[in-house]
Amino acid sequence: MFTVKQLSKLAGVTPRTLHHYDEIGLLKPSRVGDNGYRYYGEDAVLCLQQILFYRELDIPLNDIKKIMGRRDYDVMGALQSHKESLNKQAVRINRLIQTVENTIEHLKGTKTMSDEKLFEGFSEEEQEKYALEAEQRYDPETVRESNRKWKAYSAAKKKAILVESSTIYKDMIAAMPKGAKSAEVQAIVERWRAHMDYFWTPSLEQLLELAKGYNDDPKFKANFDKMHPQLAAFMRDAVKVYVESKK
Amino acid sequence: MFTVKQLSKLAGVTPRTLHHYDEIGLLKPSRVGDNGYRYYGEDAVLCLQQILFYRELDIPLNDIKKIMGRRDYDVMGALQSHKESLNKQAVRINRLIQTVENTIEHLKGTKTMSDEKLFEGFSEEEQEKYALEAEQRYDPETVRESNRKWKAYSAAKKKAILVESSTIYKDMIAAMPKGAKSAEVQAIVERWRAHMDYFWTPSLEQLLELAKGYNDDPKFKANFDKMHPQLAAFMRDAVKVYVESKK
DNA sequence: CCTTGACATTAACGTTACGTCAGGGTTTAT
DNA sequence: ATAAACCCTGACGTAACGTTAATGTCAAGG
Repeated sequence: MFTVKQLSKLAGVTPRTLHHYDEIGLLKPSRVGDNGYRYYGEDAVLCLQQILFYRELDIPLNDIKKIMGRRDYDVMGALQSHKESLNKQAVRINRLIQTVENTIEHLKGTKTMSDEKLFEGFSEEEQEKYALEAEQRYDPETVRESNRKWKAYSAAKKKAILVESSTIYKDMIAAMPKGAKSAEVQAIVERWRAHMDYFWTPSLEQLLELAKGYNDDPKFKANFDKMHPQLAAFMRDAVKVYVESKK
Repeated sequence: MFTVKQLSKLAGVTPRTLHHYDEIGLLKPSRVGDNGYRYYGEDAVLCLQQILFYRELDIPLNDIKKIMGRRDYDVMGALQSHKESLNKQAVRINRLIQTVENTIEHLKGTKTMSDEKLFEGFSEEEQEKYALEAEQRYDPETVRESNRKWKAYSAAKKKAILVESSTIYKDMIAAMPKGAKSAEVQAIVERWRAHMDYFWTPSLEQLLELAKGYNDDPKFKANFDKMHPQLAAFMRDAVKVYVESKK
């Protein structure tokens, strides 16, 4: 039997947390003394550990109560939908990061890449040529669709998109030392994936194909090499890790 | 001049939000009529738009007030540090998604470990390294003895032993919902104890030490985590119950 | 002029998961 | 016996509004 303090140390929470869990009926003490003291037994310890596990997943206490309360509760379903919400959050946060970065870039203002440099590797004509080649390398319809989408953007929007992509690659280069499997790099891959939405929405397989293409297509490769000689290869590896972790 | 409703529609917020911003001094109406009505002018509209921009980045209203309050405030710095925090969140969420997915997989039970995966964490060389570390963690003579015994087995026998252990752990995972004190789990602990005989015959105290080691030794912990994120912790608890029931 | 409906106001509680006192008993050790 | 250390039960504070509730104001039509 443990007192609040003892159990709290054991589990790494504060006594207040235990009080709270008692209050909301999430974890009742095994026994309550005549003096009103709470006493917790082995089973309570295990139960608490379960609770803390779910809590770490950002599952609200109310849901945890449901999950652990009835034994016929659909735990799988709860986890599935929770995963959905986590995914949405991930996508959202990645967008936010992009926006913040764009804003920072914008504030820097003076130090912005000149338009020429930015468009250097992506002039309209070159874009056309790329497109033709890409049609043979990838699915023609997809490429055409992607091109249509790109052309529909305003000049300002185009620039913003290019700035965004350059930011992503810059961050990727900075994160390369962490390794392709690192959480940082994987987070950047997420951003990259979200960024692709400006052109089209690739499946996981296509995402990998695309990253491979960065290495195999000499034109693309050249543009990546300008930024960092290992970037293209690193991207391919990082995306591979990403894709495998998702399926 | 706009009234609350007009401005709220214009900006896509509720009147309550404007009330709130007035309350906390984030956005005061340009003028207040004798009837107490709030009236907002052009400048207020622009200001609100700025506020909503920052708000979308998940920046707390209090910080927004600071950012917009003094014109000498370090906006860049604020954005930079905010980006850091967003990055941390992104990393964290990705970890959570991983954990949830692992948990779902294990609940499905579909995760039939292939032989490779089974041996993955227990190749001959790695075994050696574990042994060295274990010697410092546990009793050296015991570890050496256990190693001798292991090496004496034929390859087929080794594989059979590993399969058996994986069966035990799989059963254990399946029985986790029953609780560490349940008869099912305690029966599995018995099987686990018997299984240990292939290596050595631990005393009750040593059995407990071993189970604890599964949690404290990062190498071991990693292998258990592969099977189920809570398995190591659960084993420790279950063995504790077992040992206490025996003495 | 009066009614009606749309709009305005302030006040105050609800939400989440506890942190942080405050005031007052209990246990343990000296 | 007395102090340290621990226990308890309130109860307010947090962030950013949502949501009634009770009530006052304005413009338009009968």
